Amino acid sequence: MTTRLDVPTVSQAAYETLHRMILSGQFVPGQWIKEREITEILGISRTPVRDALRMLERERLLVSIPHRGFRIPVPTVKELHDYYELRAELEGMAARLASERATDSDIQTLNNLWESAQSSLLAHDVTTLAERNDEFHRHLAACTDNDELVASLLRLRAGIDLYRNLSWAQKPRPAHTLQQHQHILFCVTNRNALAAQESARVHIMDSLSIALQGLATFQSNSGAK
Amino acid sequence: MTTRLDVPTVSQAAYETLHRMILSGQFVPGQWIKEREITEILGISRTPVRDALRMLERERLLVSIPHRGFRIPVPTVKELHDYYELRAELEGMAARLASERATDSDIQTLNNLWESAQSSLLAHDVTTLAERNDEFHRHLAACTDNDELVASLLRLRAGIDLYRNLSWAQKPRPAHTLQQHQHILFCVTNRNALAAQESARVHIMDSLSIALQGLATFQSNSGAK
DNA sequence: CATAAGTATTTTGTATACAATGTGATGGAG
DNA sequence: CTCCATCACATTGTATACAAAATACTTATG
Repeated sequence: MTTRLDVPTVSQAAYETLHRMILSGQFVPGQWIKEREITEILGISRTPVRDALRMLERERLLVSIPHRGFRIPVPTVKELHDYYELRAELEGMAARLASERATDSDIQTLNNLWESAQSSLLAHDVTTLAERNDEFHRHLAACTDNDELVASLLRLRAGIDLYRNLSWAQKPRPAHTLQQHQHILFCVTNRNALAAQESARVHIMDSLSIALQGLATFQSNSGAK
Repeated sequence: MTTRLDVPTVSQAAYETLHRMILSGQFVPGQWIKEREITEILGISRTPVRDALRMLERERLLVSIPHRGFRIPVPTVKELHDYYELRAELEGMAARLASERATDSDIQTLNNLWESAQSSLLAHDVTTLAERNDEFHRHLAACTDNDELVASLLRLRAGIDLYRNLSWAQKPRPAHTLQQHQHILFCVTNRNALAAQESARVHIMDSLSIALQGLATFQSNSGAK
């Protein structure tokens, strides 16, 4: 299952490796990503590394500053707020459209994902739990059949995952999350589009407060430097 | 007023030049952008050109295919539909939040922009008219004070402008556009958030039909090849 | 004449060398 | 001791050369 998928170019491979490294929290917010270091780690030259970094910049996993290079972004409180406010709107849109467009099979899949998450919670398997919850959101978006929306949400979620796995991140309350997912699913099943939209919005805004707490902790910690 | 602003790097300059060239319709949808050509046009080497192309890919003004290069995207009907559906949601969000957050000064600015657009229409100055209408949308988004939303809308609008100036694009009905802008502004002024959201949504969805007509014309024209 | 294989050419991908810029240390003046 | 100028070093920016892949063309073959 750990099959290494062959990618057509070195740049692409570097992109995927760095993508995993960033999202798994291997770097600290604010850290400068030096091209030389990456070339040594991956054993390739600077050209494909720069290519990969620009691709990562595209997803906001890095920010570039001319003549300074690339770094892991450090969100301000306002940026985090804006980020979540937008994501709340889009997840709400997804829930609304899913209520109108999801097939019975889609709803069955969402049910299965929710129950699998529930089992993982009871088994204290937080890794699988998080994975199932992510899948739940992804599949809800997929039900809308709007690829632009799916892509936008993927990007926003990646930007948030960036920080979720980091040292300062507060862990979400899993039972609370599951309960909210259940409520969204309930609305979608009953084709209650507006209620689904509102549930999804509330759900995201709840996680904002958790993120803000975590950021405050991080800032007071690193401010000690 | 045509002052050339100095940019810190050649890549950045190339990016801005190409950005203008693409948005002003200098390339045909589906056209391959060859690195060599760009180096000769701009008198620079391939490295900063590749850099600039990747930056443009970030805004979906280009798409890259490994070992083939970059090309101007050709939208399908479904892609165009998804694009506009998402933009309608975000412009609606912007109008809603603007109703709640716009200052009196903001509303005054929107009024001025609308009246300037109106004058341009009467003077048959379509260039200024389009510019003012764009500014109207930009400033409406700015009123929300959500930078993520502003950036997302900028990106979506650029993707649409890409096609608007092209040969196949139908011209919008200016009087109709102005009337809809006036209605949005009316709702914002009265702090009627939900009505503003709905007006903005309808406004965008109206322009979808125009775009679809244009795309159909383009496809039947180029299909003759 | 159509088709397919093989070769030539074009184009992108990668590596490396050099230039330009930014950072940090060093040392002197106030 | 603090501040500022200067210089050395580190890092990114750019150009160019070569490698690999894709395309176009030619030619042989049915």
